[in-house]
Amino acid sequence: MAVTLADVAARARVSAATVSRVLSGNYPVAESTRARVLRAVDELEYVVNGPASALAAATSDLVGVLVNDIADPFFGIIAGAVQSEMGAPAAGAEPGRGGEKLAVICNTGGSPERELTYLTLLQRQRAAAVVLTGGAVEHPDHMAAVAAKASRLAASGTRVVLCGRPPIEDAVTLTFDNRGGARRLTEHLLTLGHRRIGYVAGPAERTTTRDRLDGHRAALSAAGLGEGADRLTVHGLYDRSSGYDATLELLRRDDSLTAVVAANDTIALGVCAALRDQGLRIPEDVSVAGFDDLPFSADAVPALTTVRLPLHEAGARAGRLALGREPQPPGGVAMVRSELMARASTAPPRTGAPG
Amino acid sequence: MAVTLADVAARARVSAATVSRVLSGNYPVAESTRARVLRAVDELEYVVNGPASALAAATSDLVGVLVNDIADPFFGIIAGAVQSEMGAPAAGAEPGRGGEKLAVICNTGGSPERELTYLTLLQRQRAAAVVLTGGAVEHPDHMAAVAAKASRLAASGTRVVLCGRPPIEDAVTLTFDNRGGARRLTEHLLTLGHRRIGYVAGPAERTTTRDRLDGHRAALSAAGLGEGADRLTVHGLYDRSSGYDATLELLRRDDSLTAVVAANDTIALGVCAALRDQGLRIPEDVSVAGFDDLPFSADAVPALTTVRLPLHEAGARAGRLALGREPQPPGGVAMVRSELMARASTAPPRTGAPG
DNA sequence: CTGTTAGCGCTTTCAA
DNA sequence: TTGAAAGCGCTAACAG
Repeated sequence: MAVTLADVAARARVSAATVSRVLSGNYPVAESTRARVLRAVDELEYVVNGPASALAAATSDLVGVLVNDIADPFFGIIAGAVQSEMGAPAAGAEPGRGGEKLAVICNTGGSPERELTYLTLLQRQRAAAVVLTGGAVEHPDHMAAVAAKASRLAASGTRVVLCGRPPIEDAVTLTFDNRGGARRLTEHLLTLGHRRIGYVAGPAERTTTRDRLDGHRAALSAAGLGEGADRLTVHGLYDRSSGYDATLELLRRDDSLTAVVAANDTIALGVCAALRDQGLRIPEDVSVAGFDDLPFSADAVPALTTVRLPLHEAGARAGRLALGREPQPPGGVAMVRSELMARASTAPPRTGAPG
Repeated sequence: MAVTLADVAARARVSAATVSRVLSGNYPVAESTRARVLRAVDELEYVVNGPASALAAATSDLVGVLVNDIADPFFGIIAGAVQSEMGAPAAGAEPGRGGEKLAVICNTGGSPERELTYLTLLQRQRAAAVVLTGGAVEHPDHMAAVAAKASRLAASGTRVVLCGRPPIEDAVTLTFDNRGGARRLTEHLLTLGHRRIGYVAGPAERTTTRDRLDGHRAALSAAGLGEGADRLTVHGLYDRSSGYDATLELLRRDDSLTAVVAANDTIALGVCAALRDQGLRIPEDVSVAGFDDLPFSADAVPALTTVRLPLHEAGARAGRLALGREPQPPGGVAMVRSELMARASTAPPRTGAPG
């Protein structure tokens, strides 16, 4: 069928072992032999058989990247960054063989089952590393299952990296400063003078959702506004239409609120749309804020106040960690800082606002 | 090291072959034996060795999806749809083994070299299928190289599916109606009364860019406005800042234009931002239109007139084609229709507009 | 229905 | 510096 190592060996008049050594380049081979082999590889258009190679060497060049929703730029940016670290094997790479890793993005759709399924699939492939991105689902059973899988992966030599979720054993973790960012964001609103602030949260069982909500509540409590914050919190998905619906619900619960904080920028877009459809101006009537600072946020009208997370940097670092090209942070955990981006969608509330 | 088939066989007191048969489920096995094997698998937490299995069976469960830019929702949506077809192996899947394919998304960043590198990587893995999405680069050398790779992949049993680019031999193709959509879009503007229409195109060497521009030009020519269209066309990348810069350039070339058509929605966002920064209102002073109808487009302010491409459906179909679960279209090529979405960002030009 | 027997194509000691 | 040989873990005839 396909061209094999043996074919190349025969043509180059050397043993298969020699061809293997030339191709993997980790063993001295005479220059002349080397050239002969390389020519044979070229002429035969030989391409290594990955499975065979992985079997014999007991390692593979696959790196798995799990994301909750690949259609969401939040994950697209992180995943792209991880992949960009896998070495676009610049010039001079051996034909048919390079040190490249194949970063494969796996879309769990936020489903715990699929997350586990993909982990098993990657374990089956003896992946070199696995990067889990985004918030984790907090069901005890699921957390235990993921932790167990991670341990087994780590035990069999697969590096496990977490990016944007709480640490677990046997994994290097990059956490996001969701709590701190959310707190600073709400403090910004409080400083502007807002007192009735609605909050559109993500799915209740996600760590990202909880952390951001915690930060928001902490700011409120510190300002003595902890009471009844529940009433002005609505949960939904991390998408635009959830933001839209939640806003309508918030307005129903309290039509005198002067600001709405969304758990992410995509939700914030829906919030803005709903507010506008209700005839409310942003930020004159109601201020709006998001989280993540996705590319479109700066372009929204008005430009969206949000919290910037350096997603690309974080993803790239996760990629390097996955390849073992960067030393592990102390304790195996590092936090990615967030930064408040105050823009036009937030302003002081109407003076003399009711309530 | 890890648990192997032989370990399971020993524990279940059967031969390795039997275990293999139970796990792959494609061969009759006595129910009692089956149960015993499954229990052993469970107790040992056995997970198939993918490479070994792929080597022996000469097939793999990898499906590669190549995208130009995974941070762009256009590709995120398509890739997610492809992946969704790969069978989230519902309930009842064998532990440690399922019929699932692992759809892996590979981000080329639009680079021809990386595209080829990924194809080689996937060939090396003996991927079951490869899906190439989005516009292709039109350099003759590169096109030949991709065609050659595709033939080789097809020859070795890898199904090749194209989604959103022109057909090549040995591949099933889903083309997008870029030309027709673009033409209808510009006709819409002409019907509204616009005569001076700027066009912000994508990178010159991409098929998507060319097709959309062709459609635009065709509409112009049919209206007798073919002359000098070049002067009102600016090329850039498929991103927001290119749209911004290009708009400034267009305004410099002709500050009396009454409409700007962007090659995609993301560019259109930049166009809107630039126009606004120049103190121009949309659509009162200048109409704006995009292409793709990404989720955010309906939410833009004003809502963006654009051309809808059923990206999710197209990706899902590409996925089914890749799995051989859907019959090939006649001739191996099918066109995905596009639909004009006329919204608030386009309106008749100011009456008595200069020029 | 189940076991035996060969490999799949590559890597890697161990010798030479 | 190169070759020979022994598997890596699994699947797929082929018997029985």
